[in-house]
Amino acid sequence: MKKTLTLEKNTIKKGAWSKEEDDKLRAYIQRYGHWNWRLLPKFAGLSRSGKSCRLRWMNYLRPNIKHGNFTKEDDEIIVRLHKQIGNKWTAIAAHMPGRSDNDVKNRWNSHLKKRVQDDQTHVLENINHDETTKPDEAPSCSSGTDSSSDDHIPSDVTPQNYDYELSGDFWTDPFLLDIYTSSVENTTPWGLVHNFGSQSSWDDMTMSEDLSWSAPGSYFEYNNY
DNA sequence: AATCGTTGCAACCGCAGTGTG
DNA sequence: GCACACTGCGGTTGCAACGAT
Repeated sequence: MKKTLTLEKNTIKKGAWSKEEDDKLRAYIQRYGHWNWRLLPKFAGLSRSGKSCRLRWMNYLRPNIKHGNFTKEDDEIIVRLHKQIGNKWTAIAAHMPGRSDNDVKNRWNSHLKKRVQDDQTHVLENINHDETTKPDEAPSCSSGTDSSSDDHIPSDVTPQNYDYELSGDFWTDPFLLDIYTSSVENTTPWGLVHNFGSQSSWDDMTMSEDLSWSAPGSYFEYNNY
C-alpha cells in the first residue's frame, strides 16, 4: 500500500485565483498535461489543492472555453436536455462545445430554472383558464409579469418540440468531445517520469517553497516519500 | 449619495464511482 | 475481497457587481 504524502497541509490557498496562478497552471498543463491532479499543484508551483486546480482548468482556463453570452439556442439545448435527463450537468455540457458543466449549472440555476417554472405556471394557468374561455381567447404564454420578451424562450419552443432535434434517446446520441482532451492524453505519466528523471527538466520546474526537493527523482520516489 | 436586495459567477464541499496495491 | 487513493460530479455557498429605492 502506497503511503499518502501529506501535500495538502495548512498551506493550501483558497478563494479567487490570481493571474499569476492562472498563468502557472495554464503553462504547466499546456506543457505536461494533467497527469495527476493531486500532485500537479506542487509540480506547477501552486499552493492549491488538486481539486481546485482541476476545477479552475476545467471551468476557466482550458482552451476554447466560453464564458457567458448564452444564446437562445444554448438555453434551448439546456432546457431540453434538462427536461430529458435532469441535473446531469456534465452530460448537458457535453452537447455544448466550450461550455463547462459549472457554466451550464449556473445558467440553469440563475436563469432557466425560474424561467421554466414561470412557463409551467403560465401553462397551468392557461389550462385552468381554458376551461372557462374559448381557446382563441386564451392569453399568450409570453405575457408574463416581468419576463422581458427578448430574453424569453420563444413561444414556438414547447416542451413537445424540445424533443425533436436529437433522437430522443440521450444516451445514444453522440457526445461532442473537446479537442483538448485528446491532446492532453498524449502526455502520459510514464512520459513525465522520464521527463522528470532528467536534470534539465527539473531545472525547468518552478517549485513552491514548502516542497523541499533534495534530488531529482521519479514520480514513484515522490509518491513513496 | 447611501442603503438594500438581487443576480451572476467562481469556487468549495461532500459524496459516489473507479482504480490500484 | 478489502482498504485506500484519486477523480469527477452535483449541490451549495460566498461575494462582487449591479440595479432599485
